[in-house]
Amino acid sequence: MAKKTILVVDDEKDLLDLIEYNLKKEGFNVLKAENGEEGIAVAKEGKPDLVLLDIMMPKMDGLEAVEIMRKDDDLKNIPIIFLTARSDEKTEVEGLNKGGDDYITKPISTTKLISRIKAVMRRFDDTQESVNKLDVHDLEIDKDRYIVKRDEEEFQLPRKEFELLFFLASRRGKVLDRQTLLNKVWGDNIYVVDRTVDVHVRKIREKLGDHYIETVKGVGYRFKE
Amino acid sequence: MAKKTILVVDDEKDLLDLIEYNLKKEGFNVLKAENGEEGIAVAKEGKPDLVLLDIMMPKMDGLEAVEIMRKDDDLKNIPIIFLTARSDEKTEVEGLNKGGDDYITKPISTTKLISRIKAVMRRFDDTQESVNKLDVHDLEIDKDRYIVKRDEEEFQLPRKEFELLFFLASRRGKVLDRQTLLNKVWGDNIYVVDRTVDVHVRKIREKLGDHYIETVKGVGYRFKE
DNA sequence: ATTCTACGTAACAATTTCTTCATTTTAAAT
DNA sequence: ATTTAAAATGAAGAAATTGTTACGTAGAAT
Repeated sequence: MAKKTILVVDDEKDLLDLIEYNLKKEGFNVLKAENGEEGIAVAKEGKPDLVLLDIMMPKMDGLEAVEIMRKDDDLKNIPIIFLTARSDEKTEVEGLNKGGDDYITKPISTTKLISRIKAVMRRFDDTQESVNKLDVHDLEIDKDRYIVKRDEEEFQLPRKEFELLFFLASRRGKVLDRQTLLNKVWGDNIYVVDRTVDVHVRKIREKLGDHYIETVKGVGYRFKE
Repeated sequence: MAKKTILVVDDEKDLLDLIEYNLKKEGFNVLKAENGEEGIAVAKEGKPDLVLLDIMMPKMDGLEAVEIMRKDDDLKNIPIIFLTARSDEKTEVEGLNKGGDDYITKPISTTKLISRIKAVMRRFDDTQESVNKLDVHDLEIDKDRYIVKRDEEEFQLPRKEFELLFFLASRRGKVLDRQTLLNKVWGDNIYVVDRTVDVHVRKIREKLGDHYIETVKGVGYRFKE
Protein backbone atom coordinates (compact mmCIF):
# COMPACT_ATOMS: atom_id res chain seq x y z
CA MET A 1 0.00 0.00 0.00
CA ALA A 2 1.23 3.48 -0.76
CA LYS A 3 2.41 5.56 2.12
CA LYS A 4 -0.38 7.39 3.83
CA THR A 5 -0.20 11.03 4.65
CA ILE A 6 -1.41 12.38 7.93
CA LEU A 7 -1.96 16.02 8.71
CA VAL A 8 -1.51 16.96 12.34
CA VAL A 9 -2.99 20.24 13.49
CA ASP A 10 -2.11 21.43 16.97
CA ASP A 11 -0.87 24.63 18.49
CA GLU A 12 1.52 22.98 20.88
CA LYS A 13 4.71 22.73 18.94
CA ASP A 14 6.30 20.19 21.19
CA LEU A 15 3.38 17.84 20.86
CA LEU A 16 3.35 18.39 17.13
CA ASP A 17 6.95 17.35 16.86
CA LEU A 18 6.46 14.38 19.11
CA ILE A 19 3.54 13.10 17.10
CA GLU A 20 5.38 13.73 13.86
CA TYR A 21 8.34 11.74 15.07
CA ASN A 22 6.19 8.80 16.06
CA LEU A 23 4.08 8.78 12.96
CA LYS A 24 7.11 8.93 10.72
CA LYS A 25 8.59 6.04 12.59
CA GLU A 26 5.42 4.16 11.73
CA GLY A 27 5.87 4.92 8.07
CA PHE A 28 3.45 7.75 7.54
CA ASN A 29 4.10 10.98 5.74
CA VAL A 30 3.38 13.84 8.05
CA LEU A 31 2.14 17.35 7.42
CA LYS A 32 1.88 19.90 10.18
CA ALA A 33 -0.11 23.00 10.93
CA GLU A 34 -0.54 25.12 14.03
CA ASN A 35 -4.08 26.34 13.72
CA GLY A 36 -7.27 25.65 11.86
CA GLU A 37 -6.69 28.17 9.16
CA GLU A 38 -3.26 26.90 8.34
CA GLY A 39 -4.57 23.36 8.65
CA ILE A 40 -7.11 23.88 5.93
CA ALA A 41 -4.58 25.47 3.65
CA VAL A 42 -2.15 22.62 4.14
CA ALA A 43 -4.92 20.07 3.67
CA LYS A 44 -5.94 21.57 0.36
CA GLU A 45 -2.35 21.55 -0.71
CA GLY A 46 -1.28 18.16 0.55
CA LYS A 47 -4.40 15.96 0.30
CA PRO A 48 -3.80 14.01 3.49
CA ASP A 49 -5.45 10.63 4.06
CA LEU A 50 -6.34 11.54 7.59
CA VAL A 51 -6.32 14.59 9.81
CA LEU A 52 -5.47 14.71 13.48
CA LEU A 53 -7.14 17.84 14.68
CA ASP A 54 -6.80 19.62 17.98
CA ILE A 55 -9.98 21.29 19.09
CA MET A 56 -8.65 24.17 21.12
CA MET A 57 -6.45 26.35 19.01
CA PRO A 58 -5.94 30.05 18.42
CA LYS A 59 -7.06 31.73 15.23
CA MET A 60 -9.46 29.02 14.14
CA ASP A 61 -10.40 26.15 16.37
CA GLY A 62 -10.89 22.57 15.34
CA LEU A 63 -14.65 22.67 15.15
CA GLU A 64 -14.72 25.58 12.81
CA ALA A 65 -12.07 23.92 10.73
CA VAL A 66 -14.17 20.78 10.40
CA GLU A 67 -17.18 22.75 9.35
CA ILE A 68 -15.23 24.33 6.59
CA MET A 69 -13.63 21.07 5.57
CA ARG A 70 -16.94 19.32 5.32
CA LYS A 71 -18.18 21.92 2.93
CA ASP A 72 -15.17 21.63 0.69
CA ASP A 73 -15.48 19.00 -1.99
CA ASP A 74 -11.80 18.20 -1.86
CA LEU A 75 -11.71 17.80 1.88
CA LYS A 76 -15.12 16.57 2.89
CA ASN A 77 -14.23 12.91 2.68
CA ILE A 78 -11.05 12.96 4.66
CA PRO A 79 -11.41 11.18 7.98
CA ILE A 80 -10.74 13.29 11.03
CA ILE A 81 -9.65 12.33 14.50
CA PHE A 82 -10.08 14.98 17.13
CA LEU A 83 -7.47 15.56 19.73
CA THR A 84 -8.98 17.13 22.75
CA ALA A 85 -7.89 18.03 26.19
CA ARG A 86 -11.24 19.43 26.86
CA SER A 87 -13.55 17.02 28.54
CA ASP A 88 -16.60 19.02 27.90
CA GLU A 89 -19.16 16.65 26.52
CA LYS A 90 -20.87 19.23 24.41
CA THR A 91 -17.68 19.67 22.49
CA GLU A 92 -17.52 15.99 21.94
CA VAL A 93 -20.98 15.69 20.54
CA GLU A 94 -20.62 18.75 18.47
CA GLY A 95 -17.40 17.53 17.00
CA LEU A 96 -18.65 14.12 16.12
CA ASN A 97 -21.87 15.42 14.70
CA LYS A 98 -20.06 17.79 12.49
CA GLY A 99 -18.33 14.95 10.80
CA GLY A 100 -15.49 13.98 13.04
CA ASP A 101 -14.84 10.31 12.96
CA ASP A 102 -13.24 9.61 16.26
CA TYR A 103 -11.81 11.59 19.07
CA ILE A 104 -8.96 11.08 21.42
CA THR A 105 -8.27 12.79 24.69
CA LYS A 106 -4.80 14.07 25.27
CA PRO A 107 -2.42 12.90 26.38
CA ILE A 108 -2.47 9.52 24.79
CA SER A 109 0.18 6.89 24.41
CA THR A 110 1.80 6.58 21.03
CA THR A 111 0.69 3.02 20.71
CA LYS A 112 -2.90 3.93 21.26
CA LEU A 113 -2.72 6.85 18.93
CA ILE A 114 -1.30 4.73 16.15
CA SER A 115 -3.83 2.02 16.72
CA ARG A 116 -6.68 4.50 16.60
CA ILE A 117 -5.35 5.98 13.42
CA LYS A 118 -5.09 2.61 11.82
CA ALA A 119 -8.55 1.66 12.99
CA VAL A 120 -10.09 4.73 11.46
CA MET A 121 -8.21 4.24 8.23
CA ARG A 122 -9.26 0.67 8.04
CA ARG A 123 -12.83 1.66 8.56
CA PHE A 124 -12.59 4.09 5.72
CA ASP A 125 -10.82 1.75 3.42
CA ASP A 126 -13.30 -1.03 3.57
CA THR A 127 -16.57 0.69 3.97
CA GLN A 128 -16.47 3.36 1.35
CA GLU A 129 -17.60 5.62 4.10
CA SER A 130 -16.01 8.45 2.27
CA VAL A 131 -18.33 8.09 -0.67
CA ASN A 132 -21.39 10.23 -0.98
CA LYS A 133 -23.15 8.21 -3.57
CA LEU A 134 -23.86 4.55 -3.25
CA ASP A 135 -25.05 2.23 -5.97
CA VAL A 136 -26.47 -0.83 -4.38
CA HIS A 137 -28.75 -3.30 -6.10
CA ASP A 138 -31.13 -1.19 -8.07
CA LEU A 139 -30.82 1.78 -5.76
CA GLU A 140 -28.82 4.91 -6.08
CA ILE A 141 -28.43 6.56 -2.71
CA ASP A 142 -27.22 10.10 -3.07
CA LYS A 143 -26.13 11.81 0.09
CA ASP A 144 -25.46 15.10 -1.56
CA ARG A 145 -29.08 15.41 -2.50
CA TYR A 146 -30.58 13.21 0.18
CA ILE A 147 -32.43 11.34 -2.49
CA VAL A 148 -32.85 7.68 -3.30
CA LYS A 149 -33.38 6.72 -6.90
CA ARG A 150 -34.65 3.49 -8.41
CA ASP A 151 -34.99 3.32 -12.17
CA GLU A 152 -36.48 6.66 -12.93
CA GLU A 153 -38.30 6.95 -9.64
CA GLU A 154 -37.04 9.25 -6.93
CA PHE A 155 -37.74 8.84 -3.27
CA GLN A 156 -37.38 11.73 -0.91
CA LEU A 157 -36.81 10.15 2.48
CA PRO A 158 -36.90 12.14 5.71
CA ARG A 159 -33.52 12.84 7.17
CA LYS A 160 -33.25 10.09 9.74
CA GLU A 161 -34.61 7.47 7.43
CA PHE A 162 -32.21 8.49 4.75
CA GLU A 163 -29.21 8.54 7.03
CA LEU A 164 -30.11 5.18 8.49
CA LEU A 165 -30.47 3.70 5.04
CA PHE A 166 -27.23 5.27 3.92
CA PHE A 167 -25.33 3.99 6.89
CA LEU A 168 -26.65 0.48 6.50
CA ALA A 169 -26.01 0.50 2.78
CA SER A 170 -22.49 1.76 3.23
CA ARG A 171 -21.76 -1.29 5.31
CA ARG A 172 -23.59 -3.70 3.13
CA GLY A 173 -23.71 -7.19 4.51
CA LYS A 174 -22.61 -6.29 7.99
CA VAL A 175 -25.04 -6.75 10.80
CA LEU A 176 -25.33 -3.62 12.89
CA ASP A 177 -26.97 -3.67 16.26
CA ARG A 178 -29.39 -1.00 17.33
CA GLN A 179 -26.98 0.72 19.64
CA THR A 180 -24.37 1.09 16.96
CA LEU A 181 -26.95 2.47 14.60
CA LEU A 182 -28.11 4.94 17.20
CA ASN A 183 -24.58 6.05 17.93
CA LYS A 184 -23.60 6.38 14.33
CA VAL A 185 -26.77 7.80 12.87
CA TRP A 186 -28.28 9.65 15.78
CA GLY A 187 -25.07 10.58 17.56
CA ASP A 188 -22.96 9.31 20.38
CA ASN A 189 -24.59 11.14 23.19
CA ILE A 190 -28.17 11.21 22.07
CA TYR A 191 -30.48 9.14 24.13
CA VAL A 192 -33.43 7.58 22.44
CA VAL A 193 -34.86 4.14 23.00
CA ASP A 194 -33.37 1.64 20.67
CA ARG A 195 -36.72 0.53 19.33
CA THR A 196 -36.83 3.81 17.51
CA VAL A 197 -34.57 2.18 14.99
CA ASP A 198 -37.21 -0.43 14.29
CA VAL A 199 -39.76 2.15 13.42
CA HIS A 200 -37.47 3.89 11.02
CA VAL A 201 -36.55 0.62 9.40
CA ARG A 202 -40.18 -0.08 8.94
CA LYS A 203 -40.77 3.26 7.30
CA ILE A 204 -37.92 2.69 4.90
CA ARG A 205 -39.33 -0.69 4.04
CA GLU A 206 -42.73 0.84 3.54
CA LYS A 207 -41.34 3.18 0.93
CA LEU A 208 -38.73 1.09 -0.81
CA GLY A 209 -39.98 -2.41 -0.19
CA ASP A 210 -38.70 -4.82 2.37
CA HIS A 211 -36.07 -6.60 0.35
CA TYR A 212 -33.21 -4.29 1.17
CA ILE A 213 -32.91 -4.35 4.91
CA GLU A 214 -32.76 -7.72 6.57
CA THR A 215 -33.49 -8.43 10.20
CA VAL A 216 -31.12 -10.62 12.14
CA LYS A 217 -33.11 -11.48 15.16
CA GLY A 218 -31.36 -10.93 18.44
CA VAL A 219 -28.57 -9.01 16.76
CA GLY A 220 -29.65 -6.16 14.54
CA TYR A 221 -30.19 -5.17 10.94
CA ARG A 222 -28.23 -5.76 7.79
CA PHE A 223 -28.37 -4.32 4.31
CA LYS A 224 -28.65 -7.19 1.88
CA GLU A 225 -25.49 -7.99 0.00
CA MET B 1 -21.07 -13.05 23.65
CA ALA B 2 -19.54 -13.31 27.04
CA LYS B 3 -20.80 -11.02 29.71
CA LYS B 4 -18.82 -7.90 30.39
CA THR B 5 -17.66 -7.05 33.89
CA ILE B 6 -17.81 -3.55 35.26
CA LEU B 7 -16.10 -2.34 38.39
CA VAL B 8 -17.86 0.48 40.18
CA VAL B 9 -15.86 2.49 42.68
CA ASP B 10 -17.72 4.98 44.84
CA ASP B 11 -17.84 5.77 48.51
CA GLU B 12 -21.58 6.31 48.62
CA LYS B 13 -22.95 2.88 49.35
CA ASP B 14 -26.47 3.67 48.28
CA LEU B 15 -25.34 4.86 44.92
CA LEU B 16 -23.11 1.84 44.57
CA ASP B 17 -26.03 -0.47 45.14
CA LEU B 18 -28.26 1.45 42.79
CA ILE B 19 -25.74 1.33 40.00
CA GLU B 20 -25.08 -2.32 40.65
CA TYR B 21 -28.76 -3.10 40.41
CA ASN B 22 -29.12 -1.29 37.13
CA LEU B 23 -26.02 -2.70 35.54
CA LYS B 24 -26.97 -6.22 36.49
CA LYS B 25 -30.36 -5.69 34.99
CA GLU B 26 -28.55 -4.79 31.80
CA GLY B 27 -26.64 -8.02 31.89
CA PHE B 28 -23.30 -6.90 33.20
CA ASN B 29 -21.30 -8.54 35.92
CA VAL B 30 -20.61 -6.04 38.64
CA LEU B 31 -17.73 -5.61 41.04
CA LYS B 32 -17.76 -2.99 43.75
CA ALA B 33 -15.25 -1.02 45.77
CA GLU B 34 -15.55 1.94 48.10
CA ASN B 35 -12.29 3.75 47.57
CA GLY B 36 -9.41 3.94 45.17
CA GLU B 37 -7.20 1.56 47.06
CA GLU B 38 -9.83 -1.12 47.25
CA GLY B 39 -10.74 -0.41 43.66
CA ILE B 40 -7.29 -1.20 42.43
CA ALA B 41 -7.15 -4.37 44.43
CA VAL B 42 -10.49 -5.54 43.10
CA ALA B 43 -9.50 -4.59 39.56
CA LYS B 44 -6.34 -6.66 39.74
CA GLU B 45 -8.37 -9.53 41.03
CA GLY B 46 -11.40 -9.35 38.79
CA LYS B 47 -10.09 -8.02 35.48
CA PRO B 48 -13.07 -5.81 34.69
CA ASP B 49 -13.80 -4.67 31.15
CA LEU B 50 -14.53 -1.17 32.32
CA VAL B 51 -14.26 0.89 35.48
CA LEU B 52 -16.72 3.47 36.73
CA LEU B 53 -14.70 5.63 39.04
CA ASP B 54 -15.83 8.30 41.44
CA ILE B 55 -13.37 11.14 41.71
CA MET B 56 -13.96 12.32 45.24
CA MET B 57 -13.37 9.52 47.68
CA PRO B 58 -11.65 9.03 51.01
CA LYS B 59 -8.40 7.11 51.31
CA MET B 60 -7.44 7.31 47.68
CA ASP B 61 -9.30 9.45 45.26
CA GLY B 62 -10.14 8.62 41.68
CA LEU B 63 -7.37 10.59 40.11
CA GLU B 64 -4.68 8.90 42.11
CA ALA B 65 -6.26 5.58 41.34
CA VAL B 66 -6.11 6.24 37.63
CA GLU B 67 -2.51 7.22 37.79
CA ILE B 68 -1.68 3.95 39.42
CA MET B 69 -3.83 1.95 37.07
CA ARG B 70 -2.24 3.48 34.02
CA LYS B 71 1.15 2.36 35.24
CA ASP B 72 0.06 -1.19 35.84
CA ASP B 73 0.42 -3.45 32.85
CA ASP B 74 -2.62 -5.47 33.77
CA LEU B 75 -4.82 -2.46 34.24
CA LYS B 76 -3.51 0.19 31.90
CA ASN B 77 -5.77 -0.72 29.03
CA ILE B 78 -9.02 -0.88 30.89
CA PRO B 79 -11.32 1.98 29.91
CA ILE B 80 -12.33 4.29 32.72
CA ILE B 81 -15.36 6.48 33.07
CA PHE B 82 -15.24 9.09 35.78
CA LEU B 83 -18.20 9.80 37.95
CA THR B 84 -18.13 13.31 39.21
CA ALA B 85 -20.44 15.60 41.03
CA ARG B 86 -21.53 18.42 38.85
CA SER B 87 -19.68 21.72 39.00
CA ASP B 88 -16.04 20.99 39.48
CA GLU B 89 -14.87 21.46 35.95
CA LYS B 90 -11.20 21.62 36.76
CA THR B 91 -11.36 18.19 38.20
CA GLU B 92 -12.90 16.93 35.04
CA VAL B 93 -10.18 18.21 32.84
CA GLU B 94 -7.54 16.87 35.09
CA GLY B 95 -9.18 13.48 35.16
CA LEU B 96 -9.38 13.12 31.47
CA ASN B 97 -5.86 14.20 31.01
CA LYS B 98 -4.67 11.55 33.33
CA GLY B 99 -6.20 8.88 31.20
CA GLY B 100 -9.89 8.72 31.75
CA ASP B 101 -11.90 7.89 28.71
CA ASP B 102 -15.11 9.65 29.50
CA TYR B 103 -16.73 11.30 32.42
CA ILE B 104 -20.25 11.57 33.67
CA THR B 105 -21.70 14.08 36.06
CA LYS B 106 -23.84 12.81 38.87
CA PRO B 107 -26.71 12.49 39.09
CA ILE B 108 -27.37 10.79 35.82
CA SER B 109 -30.24 8.71 34.55
CA THR B 110 -29.72 5.00 34.25
CA THR B 111 -30.38 5.06 30.55
CA LYS B 112 -27.69 7.60 30.00
CA LEU B 113 -25.24 5.81 32.17
CA ILE B 114 -25.74 2.53 30.38
CA SER B 115 -25.52 4.13 27.02
CA ARG B 116 -22.28 5.89 27.88
CA ILE B 117 -20.83 2.67 29.15
CA LYS B 118 -21.72 0.89 25.98
CA ALA B 119 -20.39 3.68 23.83
CA VAL B 120 -17.04 3.60 25.55
CA MET B 121 -16.87 -0.16 25.33
CA ARG B 122 -17.67 -0.07 21.69
CA ARG B 123 -14.99 2.49 21.09
CA PHE B 124 -12.51 0.19 22.73
CA ASP B 125 -13.69 -2.85 20.88
CA ASP B 126 -13.30 -0.99 17.63
CA THR B 127 -9.69 -0.24 18.23
CA GLN B 128 -8.79 -3.78 18.98
CA GLU B 129 -8.10 -6.28 16.30
CA SER B 130 -10.28 -9.29 16.63
CA VAL B 131 -11.03 -12.17 14.41
CA ASN B 132 -14.50 -12.00 13.01
CA LYS B 133 -14.19 -14.46 10.26
CA LEU B 134 -13.23 -18.08 10.52
CA ASP B 135 -12.41 -20.39 7.67
CA VAL B 136 -12.70 -23.94 8.84
CA HIS B 137 -13.05 -26.95 6.59
CA ASP B 138 -15.47 -25.92 3.93
CA LEU B 139 -17.19 -23.40 6.15
CA GLU B 140 -16.81 -19.68 6.36
CA ILE B 141 -18.18 -18.37 9.61
CA ASP B 142 -18.56 -14.63 9.47
CA LYS B 143 -19.42 -12.86 12.65
CA ASP B 144 -19.78 -9.47 11.02
CA ARG B 145 -22.54 -10.82 8.90
CA TYR B 146 -23.80 -13.47 11.23
CA ILE B 147 -23.77 -15.85 8.35
CA VAL B 148 -22.28 -19.25 7.70
CA LYS B 149 -21.29 -19.99 4.15
CA ARG B 150 -20.49 -23.27 2.43
CA ASP B 151 -19.66 -23.12 -1.24
CA GLU B 152 -22.27 -20.75 -2.50
CA GLU B 153 -24.83 -21.68 0.09
CA GLU B 154 -25.55 -19.36 2.97
CA PHE B 155 -26.97 -20.41 6.30
CA GLN B 156 -28.60 -17.94 8.58
CA LEU B 157 -28.43 -19.50 12.02
CA PRO B 158 -30.29 -18.08 15.00
CA ARG B 159 -28.13 -16.12 17.36
CA LYS B 160 -27.33 -18.70 19.99
CA GLU B 161 -26.64 -21.39 17.47
CA PHE B 162 -24.37 -19.09 15.55
CA GLU B 163 -22.48 -17.96 18.59
CA LEU B 164 -22.08 -21.48 19.84
CA LEU B 165 -20.77 -22.60 16.49
CA PHE B 166 -18.45 -19.64 16.31
CA PHE B 167 -17.07 -20.28 19.74
CA LEU B 168 -16.48 -23.96 19.09
CA ALA B 169 -14.94 -23.27 15.72
CA SER B 170 -12.64 -20.62 17.12
CA ARG B 171 -11.20 -23.25 19.43
CA ARG B 172 -11.20 -26.04 16.99
CA GLY B 173 -9.84 -29.29 18.26
CA LYS B 174 -10.35 -28.42 21.86
CA VAL B 175 -12.99 -30.21 23.84
CA LEU B 176 -15.23 -27.81 25.70
CA ASP B 177 -17.50 -28.91 28.47
CA ARG B 178 -21.06 -27.73 28.72
CA GLN B 179 -20.43 -25.39 31.58
CA THR B 180 -17.67 -23.62 29.75
CA LEU B 181 -19.84 -23.26 26.71
CA LEU B 182 -22.65 -21.86 28.79
CA ASN B 183 -20.34 -19.38 30.46
CA LYS B 184 -18.74 -18.21 27.28
CA VAL B 185 -21.68 -18.20 24.95
CA TRP B 186 -24.61 -17.61 27.22
CA GLY B 187 -22.97 -15.49 29.86
CA ASP B 188 -21.46 -15.92 33.27
CA ASN B 189 -24.40 -16.03 35.54
CA ILE B 190 -27.26 -17.09 33.41
CA TYR B 191 -29.31 -19.90 34.70
CA VAL B 192 -29.99 -22.52 32.11
CA VAL B 193 -29.78 -26.25 32.27
CA ASP B 194 -26.63 -27.51 30.66
CA ARG B 195 -28.54 -29.88 28.42
CA THR B 196 -29.62 -26.82 26.54
CA VAL B 197 -26.27 -26.94 24.86
CA ASP B 198 -27.13 -30.36 23.46
CA VAL B 199 -30.23 -29.03 21.84
CA HIS B 200 -28.38 -26.24 20.16
CA VAL B 201 -25.68 -28.57 18.95
CA ARG B 202 -28.36 -30.74 17.49
CA LYS B 203 -29.90 -27.82 15.66
CA ILE B 204 -26.59 -26.82 14.20
CA ARG B 205 -26.05 -30.37 13.03
CA GLU B 206 -29.51 -30.45 11.54
CA LYS B 207 -28.66 -27.45 9.41
CA LEU B 208 -25.02 -27.97 8.55
CA GLY B 209 -24.67 -31.71 8.87
CA ASP B 210 -23.18 -33.58 11.78
CA HIS B 211 -19.59 -33.78 10.65
CA TYR B 212 -18.42 -30.54 12.23
CA ILE B 213 -19.17 -30.89 15.89
CA GLU B 214 -18.01 -34.04 17.60
CA THR B 215 -19.35 -35.39 20.84
CA VAL B 216 -16.90 -36.47 23.48
CA LYS B 217 -18.96 -38.55 25.77
CA GLY B 218 -18.71 -37.61 29.39
CA VAL B 219 -16.81 -34.42 28.61
CA GLY B 220 -18.35 -32.13 26.06
CA TYR B 221 -18.12 -31.09 22.45
CA ARG B 222 -15.33 -30.41 20.05
CA PHE B 223 -15.14 -28.79 16.66
CA LYS B 224 -13.40 -31.21 14.34
CA GLU B 225 -9.82 -30.31 13.43
C1' DA C 1 -53.24 30.35 13.60
C1' DT C 2 -53.54 26.04 11.33
C1' DT C 3 -51.88 22.20 8.99
C1' DC C 4 -48.24 19.05 7.95
C1' DT C 5 -44.30 16.39 8.55
C1' DA C 6 -40.78 14.19 11.11
C1' DC C 7 -39.62 11.96 15.09
C1' DG C 8 -39.81 9.40 19.23
C1' DT C 9 -42.49 6.47 22.27
C1' DA C 10 -45.61 3.05 23.85
C1' DA C 11 -48.60 -0.84 23.44
C1' DC C 12 -49.65 -5.16 21.86
C1' DA C 13 -49.82 -8.62 18.21
C1' DA C 14 -47.04 -11.80 15.53
C1' DT C 15 -43.23 -14.42 15.10
C1' DT C 16 -39.04 -16.61 16.15
C1' DT C 17 -36.00 -18.44 19.27
C1' DC C 18 -34.84 -20.66 23.54
C1' DT C 19 -35.42 -23.88 27.12
C1' DT C 20 -37.14 -27.74 29.31
C1' DC C 21 -38.58 -32.31 29.78
C1' DA C 22 -39.84 -36.98 28.55
C1' DT C 23 -38.36 -40.59 25.73
C1' DT C 24 -35.34 -43.15 22.76
C1' DT C 25 -30.86 -44.21 21.20
C1' DT C 26 -25.97 -44.66 21.63
C1' DA C 27 -21.59 -45.76 23.53
C1' DA C 28 -18.59 -47.28 27.15
C1' DA C 29 -17.63 -50.51 30.82
C1' DT C 30 -18.05 -54.71 32.95
C1' DA D 1 -24.12 -59.52 26.21
C1' DT D 2 -25.79 -56.70 29.76
C1' DT D 3 -25.83 -52.74 32.30
C1' DT D 4 -25.61 -47.99 32.83
C1' DA D 5 -24.72 -43.30 32.16
C1' DA D 6 -24.71 -39.98 28.70
C1' DA D 7 -26.38 -37.99 24.54
C1' DA D 8 -29.81 -37.51 20.78
C1' DT D 9 -34.35 -36.62 19.68
C1' DG D 10 -39.06 -34.81 19.53
C1' DA D 11 -42.37 -31.89 20.99
C1' DA D 12 -44.46 -28.21 23.77
C1' DG D 13 -44.57 -24.17 26.35
C1' DA D 14 -42.05 -20.01 27.76
C1' DA D 15 -39.44 -16.17 26.69
C1' DA D 16 -37.56 -12.87 23.83
C1' DT D 17 -37.54 -10.14 19.79
C1' DT D 18 -39.55 -7.74 16.19
C1' DG D 19 -43.47 -5.81 13.35
C1' DT D 20 -47.07 -2.82 13.32
C1' DT D 21 -50.15 0.65 14.60
C1' DA D 22 -51.37 4.65 17.01
C1' DC D 23 -50.45 8.75 19.40
C1' DG D 24 -48.07 13.05 21.33
C1' DT D 25 -45.02 16.71 20.44
C1' DA D 26 -42.20 20.04 18.11
C1' DG D 27 -41.05 22.57 14.44
C1' DA D 28 -41.66 23.91 9.55
C1' DA D 29 -44.62 25.34 6.07
C1' DT D 30 -48.74 27.43 4.61
